[in-house]
Amino acid sequence: MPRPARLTPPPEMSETSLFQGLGATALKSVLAAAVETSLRAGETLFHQGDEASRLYLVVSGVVKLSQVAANGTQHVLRLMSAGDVIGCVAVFNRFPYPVTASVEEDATLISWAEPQFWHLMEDHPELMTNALRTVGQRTQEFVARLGEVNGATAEQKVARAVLRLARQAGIKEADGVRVGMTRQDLADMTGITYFTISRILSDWKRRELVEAGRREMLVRNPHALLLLSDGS
Amino acid sequence: MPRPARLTPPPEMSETSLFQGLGATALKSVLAAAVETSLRAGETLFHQGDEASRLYLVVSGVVKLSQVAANGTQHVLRLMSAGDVIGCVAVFNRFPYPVTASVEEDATLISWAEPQFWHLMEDHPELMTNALRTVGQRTQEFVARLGEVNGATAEQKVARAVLRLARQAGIKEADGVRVGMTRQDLADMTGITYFTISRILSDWKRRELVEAGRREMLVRNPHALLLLSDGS
DNA sequence: CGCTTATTTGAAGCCCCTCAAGCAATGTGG
DNA sequence: CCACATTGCTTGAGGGGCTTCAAATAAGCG
Repeated sequence: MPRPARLTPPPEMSETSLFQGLGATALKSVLAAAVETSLRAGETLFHQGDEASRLYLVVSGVVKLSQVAANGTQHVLRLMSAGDVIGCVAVFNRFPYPVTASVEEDATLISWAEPQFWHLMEDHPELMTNALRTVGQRTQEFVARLGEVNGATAEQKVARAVLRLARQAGIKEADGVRVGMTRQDLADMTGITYFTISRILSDWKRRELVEAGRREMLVRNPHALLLLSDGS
Repeated sequence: MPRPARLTPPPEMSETSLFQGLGATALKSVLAAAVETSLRAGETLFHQGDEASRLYLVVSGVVKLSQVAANGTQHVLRLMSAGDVIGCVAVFNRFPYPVTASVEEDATLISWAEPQFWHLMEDHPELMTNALRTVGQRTQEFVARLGEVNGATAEQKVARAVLRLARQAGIKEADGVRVGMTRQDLADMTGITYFTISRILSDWKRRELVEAGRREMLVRNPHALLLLSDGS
C-alpha cells in the first residue's frame, strides 16, 4: 500500500550512493517526493515487459531480479538490498523493464514516478551525477559477469554464485557465513541443473568447505571457494 | 596523432545520440573541446586495466572491445562504429577500463579528458541526460546477452553472433548480407572453439542458409538464422 | 503417520572440446 | 611461374562435463 515517505530521512539515507553529496535540504525534498511501499516476501514489484514507470530504492529487505529466457527457463540476475536502485536502466530509456522484480524477504522501498525523477535530477545535479555512476557500476558488473560465464566450469560458476549470495544476503556466524537458498535457486542463478549443483555441494561437504542443509548452507571456507571460482 | 577536432561539425554529428537535443552553439563548444585521433587497423586505443582517462566517440571505422578472462581466453564483447561512445562506463566511475579497445578497420575518433567532460556535462545538461541514456542502453544490452548465453546451444550462439555482425558491420548485397570475419573471430565472440564454428557453418552451407568462404561469409537467409537463434 | 517438497545418487547419452591430420587459398622468394 | 611456407579451414576420433531421466532417501508439516 503506497503512502508518502517519511519526511525525516533515516540517517543511513545520506550514505546511500544515490544521495551522495546531496545537501540536507535537497535530500529532504527528494525524499518528500517519494512514495513508500512495503511488500511481503513473494509479492511482485513489477514484471518483465511492464512499462517502466517508476524508479525504486530499496530501504530494507531483499528483492530478486530475474529474467525469463526465450526457452522458458528462469534466470536470477541479482539480489537487491538496502541502498540499491531498481529500474534505473529501463526508466531512463523508457524501455519496458527487462526483468521481473519479486520480493525475497519482506521489503520496504521508496519510489518516484519517471517524469518526477527527471525533474528532481534537473533541480539537483548531484542526483543525476550519482545516477550516472550507479548505472555505470551496474554495467561494469554485467560486463564482468559476461566475461566470467565464458569457459567457466559448473563448479566455478557455483562458487561465484555462492560467494555473491554470501556477500549480498549472508549472515555471519562464528564458524562461517550462513546463506539461505535452495539448490533450485542456485541453479537459476548459474544456469546449471540442480542435479549438478547437488553433486558439487556434496563434494564440497566431503572436502569440508561448506555444510549444506535443506534450504540453507553454511560457508565454512569462503577463501577456498574464491580460489575455486577462478580455477585452482 | 592527436590534433584539435574540426570546429565545423559534420552534419551527422547533430544526429549522434550523445548530442541529441544539443543546440548548434552548444554542440560547437563541445566539439571544440574534443581532440581528434586517427588510427590504423590493428592499433590499440587503450588496454584492459588502463586508467580510464578519456571518453571516445567513434566518427568512422570500427573498434573492437574485447576482454581477457581469468583463464587467458579472449572474448570479443562488441564492435563499435560511427556514433558509438567508448569508455563511458569506466570514465564516469574512475574505474580502470574493463576492456581493451583495438581498431578493426581504420578509424577516426574524437575524445575528451575525463574532468573536461564532466565540466561539459555541467554546462550542457542535455549532454548528461544523453550520457545517462547511453550507459543505460549499454547495460540493457549486456543484461539481454547474459540471459541469452544461458542454456543456449552453440548453434544458437553462433546464429546470434552472425546476425549481430551482419547488423553492425555487414554489407548488403543482391542475394544477402556480406560479413567479413574469420572462424576464430566468431569463436572469440561466442566462447566456442573454431572447430565447432566450422562444423556449424558447414551445416548451414549444406542447408543453403549461408555461403561461407575464407575470412568472410554471405548470409543468404537472415530470417532462418533468427529462427535458429531462439530455438526452432 | 502419511503427504509434500527438497535433496541425493546412479546410469545413459549428448554436446562440445581436444587433439591430430589433412586440405585449400594466399602469399613470397627464387 | 613454380616450389614452398603460411594461414585459414575442414573433418575425424576420442573423451569429459553436464543434462536428462529414473528412483530412492530425507526432512518438514499437517
